Amino acid sequence: MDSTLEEVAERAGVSRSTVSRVINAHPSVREATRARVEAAIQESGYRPHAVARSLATNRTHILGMVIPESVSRLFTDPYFPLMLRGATEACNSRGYQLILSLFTASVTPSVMHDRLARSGYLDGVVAANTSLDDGLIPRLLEDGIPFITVGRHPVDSVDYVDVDNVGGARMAIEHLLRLGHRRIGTITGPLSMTPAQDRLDGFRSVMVAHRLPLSERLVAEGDFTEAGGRAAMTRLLEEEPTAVFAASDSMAIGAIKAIRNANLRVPEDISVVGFDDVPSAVSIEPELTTVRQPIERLGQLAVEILISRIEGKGHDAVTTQRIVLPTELVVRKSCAEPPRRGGPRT
Amino acid sequence: MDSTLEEVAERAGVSRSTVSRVINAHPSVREATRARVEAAIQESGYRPHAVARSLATNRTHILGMVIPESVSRLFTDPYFPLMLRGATEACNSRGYQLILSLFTASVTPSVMHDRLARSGYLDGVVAANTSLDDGLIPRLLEDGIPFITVGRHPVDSVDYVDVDNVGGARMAIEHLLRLGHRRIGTITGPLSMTPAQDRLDGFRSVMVAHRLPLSERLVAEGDFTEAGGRAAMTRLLEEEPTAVFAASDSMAIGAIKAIRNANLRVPEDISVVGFDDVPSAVSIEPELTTVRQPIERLGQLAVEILISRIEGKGHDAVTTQRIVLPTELVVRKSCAEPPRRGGPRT
DNA sequence: TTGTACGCGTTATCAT
DNA sequence: ATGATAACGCGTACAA
Repeated sequence: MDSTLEEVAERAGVSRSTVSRVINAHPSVREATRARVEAAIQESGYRPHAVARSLATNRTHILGMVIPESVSRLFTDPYFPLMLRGATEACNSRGYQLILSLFTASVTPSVMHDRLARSGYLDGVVAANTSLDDGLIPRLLEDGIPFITVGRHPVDSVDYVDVDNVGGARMAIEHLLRLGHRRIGTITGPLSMTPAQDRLDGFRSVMVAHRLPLSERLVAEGDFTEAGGRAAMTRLLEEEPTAVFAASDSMAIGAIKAIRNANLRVPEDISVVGFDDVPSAVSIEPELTTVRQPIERLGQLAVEILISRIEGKGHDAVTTQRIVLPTELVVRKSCAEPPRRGGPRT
Repeated sequence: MDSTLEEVAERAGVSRSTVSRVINAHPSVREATRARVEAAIQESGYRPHAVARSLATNRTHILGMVIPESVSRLFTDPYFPLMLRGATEACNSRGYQLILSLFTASVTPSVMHDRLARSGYLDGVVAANTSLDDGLIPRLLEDGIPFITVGRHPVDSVDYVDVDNVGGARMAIEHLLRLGHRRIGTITGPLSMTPAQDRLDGFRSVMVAHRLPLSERLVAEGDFTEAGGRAAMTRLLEEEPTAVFAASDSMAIGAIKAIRNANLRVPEDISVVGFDDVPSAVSIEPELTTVRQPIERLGQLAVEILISRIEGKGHDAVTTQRIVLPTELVVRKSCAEPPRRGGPRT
């Protein structure tokens, strides 16, 4: 079972080199010998030893997916599972494996980093939803290991895949404007993350374009979680907005709960729009109007681009790769016209 | 930067072996030499090459976490993220890495399996929530690779970690009996999975002990998902149970929706109890009474036991390791006394 | 305590 | 088309 090239070679009456060629589909090997070798491989149940092969080729076919601990959203929200599925799907179909690397409490980021990037075990890494301030990207840059981020990163040479956060936020706000809202609040994600920044920018740009009030008091920073959304909405309620744009569905759901908790109704008193379109968006009451982003596709594309960079096909190896996927407004039941001015709020 | 043992040795004026000893904390090396070598290591920025080391030691310090595709629950339910967090946490603190292996459409299980277990890249694997019929365990057994399952497996020699599913289900049903329910239905998980079987067994054993009706019509098989729970509950409604035990919180939430859809109330008309105690159990209305299981701990223990088997400390290497963690009933608001017989159901 | 020499299983270069 | 042989970077008996 644990046979080696050497044994197979002996059994087939050829040299190691020839067996190696057969395995790697090298063209120059006579048909007859190939058949003999393949038979020997079958008989001995030979499997190439991946580690030995890696040592010789300097390639492991293993990618790292690193997710900073700060993203507690991971454990309440289908966002990461979906992205992971896309990523593993792409890995599977291209013969790669994925090492999952969550930064947890028991180990410092720099130790983690040494274990990963500098261990020689990773052909490349996809950095998911990093913060600008966690220092991960500079370290990866320094190592010279191929990597890509999910969510844009401002440094010039960094590959990324992202969705059109600005455009998505704009669609959401324009939808609210069309319904007649003027006093609109927003719950942002952590502003150290570019998607949160971009969604806020989209919000602001539309408000400014329509010469609408843009008080900072109508902006509340959340953390992408339901609890964070709830807390942020509670603060926002003092400003009496007629509509709120939350930068994630989880936060939108939290916001709805805060609104209900204040004895107000969605959408009659306050309209809510989310971002993501996770499955639970349709299982809440009322079903959530939201901006859909192709999460699974994001993970898939990230590893595909990363692999193409690693394998250096064509100019992929030199040009910075940046892809921005479109978002889409999904209108459901959580938005309505604003209540009549001064009307009853029961 | 990419220095080798050889270069460090030269710089320190010793042999490769000595440097190797310093790195691996071998006791027999003179303090003076050790210092010199360590200095040389610093200067050269040397990092051991993990792949080369693996080839020499036949250990990669990489574990595989395999999750069969059938578990669609993965993408709607915090169960897997939590287990993954426990597993990675344990890996991190013991210097291991985790390869995530989802069986996806693009590749057959046997190809996946070859890539994994037989590639030589994995020191061991944790098989999460496999079905009895997916053939994974027999293959692992055959390979002789160390592994452990999450959720008990009937084969004698298989290590596993599990929770007390039978006891948890019993607590749930006894709680309902105490409230006065007699006509109790249950929504099971896929019966090819042992946790689903065990929860059903717990249900049945209590019903039998109390000489209560045990019609098969009061048992509906679900798939652990919300949609599945909803569909199962819709079927169950024809039997007019006054209470339902769902084998997962997701299914319980689906059941509540089906009940509402039939213009009935929870808990006034029908009581519902779930299993898991995921975060969303408290964010639904009414808050869910459920059986709590320590999901994160499960993942953590699984890799700890697996590692202890791999490293073969003491008798861990020969004795089958089986751990069953306790479950706990968490009473919230989704259960009440049954409606009065023949009373109004509005 | 330290060094020598060999092995781990492949790939790759260079002859033949 | 095939076969020696040298890397790949490290661990480890064994010898000194």
